[in-house]
Amino acid sequence: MQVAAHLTRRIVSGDIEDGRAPSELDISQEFGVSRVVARETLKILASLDIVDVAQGRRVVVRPRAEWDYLSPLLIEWLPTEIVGELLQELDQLRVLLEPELAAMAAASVTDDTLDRLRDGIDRMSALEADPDAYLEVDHEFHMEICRAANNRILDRIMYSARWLGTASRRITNEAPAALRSATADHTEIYEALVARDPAGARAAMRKHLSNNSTLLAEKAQQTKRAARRR
Amino acid sequence: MQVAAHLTRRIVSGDIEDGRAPSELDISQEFGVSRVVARETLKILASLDIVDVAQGRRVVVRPRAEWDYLSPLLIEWLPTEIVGELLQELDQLRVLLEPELAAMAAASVTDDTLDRLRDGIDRMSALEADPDAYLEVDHEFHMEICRAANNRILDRIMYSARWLGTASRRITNEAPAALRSATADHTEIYEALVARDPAGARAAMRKHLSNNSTLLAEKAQQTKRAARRR
DNA sequence: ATGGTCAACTTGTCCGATAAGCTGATGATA
DNA sequence: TATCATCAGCTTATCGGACAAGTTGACCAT
Repeated sequence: MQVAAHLTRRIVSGDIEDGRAPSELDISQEFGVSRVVARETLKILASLDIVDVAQGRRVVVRPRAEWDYLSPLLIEWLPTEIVGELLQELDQLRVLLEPELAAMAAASVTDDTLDRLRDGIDRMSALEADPDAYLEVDHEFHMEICRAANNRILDRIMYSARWLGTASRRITNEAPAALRSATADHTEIYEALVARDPAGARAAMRKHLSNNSTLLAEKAQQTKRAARRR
Repeated sequence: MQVAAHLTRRIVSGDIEDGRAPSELDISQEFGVSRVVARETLKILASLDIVDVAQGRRVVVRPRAEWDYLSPLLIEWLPTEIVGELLQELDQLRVLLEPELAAMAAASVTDDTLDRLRDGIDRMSALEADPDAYLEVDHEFHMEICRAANNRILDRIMYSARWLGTASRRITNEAPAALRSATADHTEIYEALVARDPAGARAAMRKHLSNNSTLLAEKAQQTKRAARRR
């Protein structure tokens, strides 16, 4: 894993000229590991669609548009700057998806789900001092709503959203004021779901996500400024 | 890869009781391969979030909601029945995403992109007899539009959409009549883009995708009926 | 100029051995 | 009897050396 992380960072930084990735032997020499470890590293990178490997041929780096950016592993290896960008890009998709999903959920929620959502809101309002734990419950809340779609691909997207969030928040801490407004948003979504009001749920979710988007954009600006100062 | 495919199919079929995946030794004995190959297999499954592996502990199967359903590898290993379901689930998301993306593209397309789209339409109308090649160009067309969003996560989703399509179409062939109507849809989208008309592009894309959705649903019903007869 | 042959490089697989982490059972102590 | 420390056994992590098999490019004969 460590070798894979270093190697990925080297590839991302553009250190390796077009396509030609290091061979098994190169890796084992550069990192001082056996060929077995080098091979397993390449197997990992291959299954994340980062490289292409075939017998006899040299390993080649694959086009980045096809990399598995939703993989927690890859997310962990990417520099924080790119993680921030990915978080914004994911957010762009969530703005398009989640309002509709909330509307769908409003039509089909069970009392069981509503209980869990209520419970989540209670825990969040108690955790406003602890951004780490808050974010965890926050994601649970959104995932609970998305579960209504019964969509495995969406599940996967939301799962990696959590990892993108934690990876990004490892650096820039959340502002506590933002959390309080998020709790208000969540309550509004919850109440629309209780009322089985699709249009209301859609509107509430849209508002919540656009709030979140502006926060992300501000944060990105801050980190960009910080990078410029550096 | 072969071992990983077999092992995944065994896990999917529910052969393995809750969580307890086979160990390296189990795999090497069951498939008649060395422990090295068993290890590399597990490394692959781990990087697709199918299993969890840690030193000393047994390998455990991870919750399916977190599997990397967008990975071409995993898609290839899944039974066709599940691939069909995933294709529908992905389509559900595309219906929500692509109309908005088409609208965004209408506001920002370059003449260069428009040329490529035009070229794609021409090639598609010439390829209506060859569903394989048609599907390829079809995906290129959609990807070209999605590229306007400049969104890596979306790129990844569209990339794996292609693989889901080919994996599904390996079994059930496309109806030629459907292709002709798709070409008409594509032309309509293209013309809205040429006119830089976001609302028109959104509407055209929505129409196209809902056509596609009903086709997919019919196909799923057919395969379900076929399975029942079997 | 063309085409076939072969050597060098690269990935695929195997075996045997050792290190290191975890789990559960076993036995000593209070 | 209850609690806790210890340890054996299982499991994963890594190493080295060896051979098989595919690809590439250079070299040579036609």
